[in-house]
Amino acid sequence: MNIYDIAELAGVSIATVSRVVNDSPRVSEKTKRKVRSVMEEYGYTPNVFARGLGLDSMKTIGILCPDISDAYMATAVAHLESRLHEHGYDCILCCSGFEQSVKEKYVSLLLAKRIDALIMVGSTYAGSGEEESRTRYVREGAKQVPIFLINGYLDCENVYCAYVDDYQATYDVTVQMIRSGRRRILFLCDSHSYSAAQKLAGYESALKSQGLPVLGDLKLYVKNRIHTVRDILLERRDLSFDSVVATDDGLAVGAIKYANSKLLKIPEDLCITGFNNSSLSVCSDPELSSIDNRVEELCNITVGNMMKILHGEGGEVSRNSRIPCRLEKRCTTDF
Amino acid sequence: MNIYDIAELAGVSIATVSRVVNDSPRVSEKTKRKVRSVMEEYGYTPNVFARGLGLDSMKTIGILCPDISDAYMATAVAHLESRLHEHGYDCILCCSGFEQSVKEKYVSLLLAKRIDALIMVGSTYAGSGEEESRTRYVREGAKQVPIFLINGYLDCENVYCAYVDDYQATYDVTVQMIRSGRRRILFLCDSHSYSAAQKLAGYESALKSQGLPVLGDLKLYVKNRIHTVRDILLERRDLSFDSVVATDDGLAVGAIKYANSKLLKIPEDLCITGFNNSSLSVCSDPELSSIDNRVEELCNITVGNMMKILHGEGGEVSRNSRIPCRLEKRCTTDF
DNA sequence: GAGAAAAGTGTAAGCGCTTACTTCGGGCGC
DNA sequence: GCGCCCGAAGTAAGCGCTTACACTTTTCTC
Repeated sequence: MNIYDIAELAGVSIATVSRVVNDSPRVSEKTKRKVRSVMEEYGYTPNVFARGLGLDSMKTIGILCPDISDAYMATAVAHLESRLHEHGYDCILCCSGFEQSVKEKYVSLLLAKRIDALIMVGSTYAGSGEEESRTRYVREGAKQVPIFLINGYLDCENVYCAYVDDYQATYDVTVQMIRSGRRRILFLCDSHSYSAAQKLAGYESALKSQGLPVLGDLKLYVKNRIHTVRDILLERRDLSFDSVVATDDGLAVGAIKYANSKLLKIPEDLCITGFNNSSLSVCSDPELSSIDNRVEELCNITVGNMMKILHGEGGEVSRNSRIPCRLEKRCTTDF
Repeated sequence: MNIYDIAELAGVSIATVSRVVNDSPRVSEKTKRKVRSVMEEYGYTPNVFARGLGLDSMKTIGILCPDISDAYMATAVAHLESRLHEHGYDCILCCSGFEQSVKEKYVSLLLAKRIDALIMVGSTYAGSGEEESRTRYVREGAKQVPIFLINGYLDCENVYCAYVDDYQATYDVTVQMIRSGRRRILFLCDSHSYSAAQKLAGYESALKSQGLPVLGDLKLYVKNRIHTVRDILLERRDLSFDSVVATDDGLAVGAIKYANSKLLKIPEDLCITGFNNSSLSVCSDPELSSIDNRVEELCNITVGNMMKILHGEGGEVSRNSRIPCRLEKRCTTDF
């Protein structure tokens, strides 16, 4: 069933059918009704390939995300998908894992699909020149379609970033911990991403601003698995700390498990904050105070910017949207 | 940059370029090398639309999933995506929510995109005739492309189901609870899906098989939010129970929260099982014993079947794959 | 070394749609 | 009543690719 069949059945030309499909004003209402009823009757849907061939747009957005089973990214994808559908766009999802080469492969694959834009969730890049080669594929891709980073940063033409102010949030939380009397604050982290670096910088500035030393052994990098974190903390008898600033909820829950198994009181003996305010944070016991990462807002900003750009409407679009975020207080903090 | 440009630059015909792109054995290695180097040099990627037009397949699978931010579905989508990519297929993801009409809309949207097959994650249907009208869109869709249900069931030509034996798993767990001395087992559930019905049936059969009465007030349907579950249980003073069989981990964690806030000992005073063995189950305290839903296997079965069908290879494909599953024991059970 | 088979390459006809350009026909002014 | 104009519909030329079929080399075979 193609446009020729419909044209024949409706007694018009294929051009007219095409115009009806695209709701062109150049067709009379009467003809539209006639054609539409035939389309309805025979359940005709235009072939997207043929259409894309002509229009060179498939109203499809590529989403690249390292790990969709991660709660934070899943939430982001869910929001993005829903917003984009509202604007008539579909999503092709690719889960790349964290490996550079795989990401590169997927990006070129998505570009080959003639996507209208690309969103990269949680792909974090350092802004510095050292990362030049690792970000080349993004810069290259941006020559073909606009690229949007969610919680990532890259200074490049046609790359638009929306991210949360990790630095400030971590700074604030650390300062509050110090003011409430903590002196040995463990920085618990699982990666060396740009975002992680920002959090570390916030942590260190806070220590300095309050006249506390920055100690190397209070920065701990571990794999983000609850039991792994717990076990490592239990093993590291040498480590002494009265509070934990974690860069992710999973890490923080690991710290809670550690405290629970050592029968430490939370927050009295150990004060803990997480990051992302994910479902884990209400699941643990005690419930975790966690910095909210405002995924929904980031997604809204991203889709808003994207629509402006794709449809050429509206004025300036900022390449760089940083939004503040702060601690959602629950039971693992006393400030 | 299209196939004509490449043909010209390589000094061959477009047919040859096309054959090189498709790695046809009918082109000599020498020519292939030549053409490939040109393609490489100019960064040529074939236009998928044009390709799809000719082949009538875009090597794309539609995935319909009610809620990607649900841990179980996210894991499923992650697996599916990775398996399908291995076979050279991409995924278009649609998050439909749980509403019938939205699902229907998305299915026709996906079909219009000329997907090669459709996977519906966690779309659960009763097999009985009463559901006739609610499943019509699936039956209709199946006339166009094969449809695969993951943890769903529908007896229909061209619809392939892979699901876990909810009935048996719930039966087994309930029997074990009874054998370990529990008498008042609360069935905690959040929906009336097919899967939920199976779990209920397992629970009831187990009670009967052990000579226990099936009591209406021990079946509780609540919204799947941890705090909501906790609060409802706290309010229902009239309810007396010594154990909980929950149809989802979130519900079970709610029950744990309830027990903790009433200072009940787990599992001595209250024995609890969850379903899905999600990340929540290792996060709670005590950690939750949960029935593993074997997402990964279900995804493998589904993709395996799909490839057989799409490529017409291999013999019979069962329309109905039910796999057993069982309790992953942690700290909320004593058997 | 001629003839046939095999291998490599080219030609051209679609695939289903969009759209610039063309045609048609009826209403209007004079 | 004639010519003009304008809205409505049609014609046909792509869009970039695949592939059946045709054609030209090469490689055997005897």
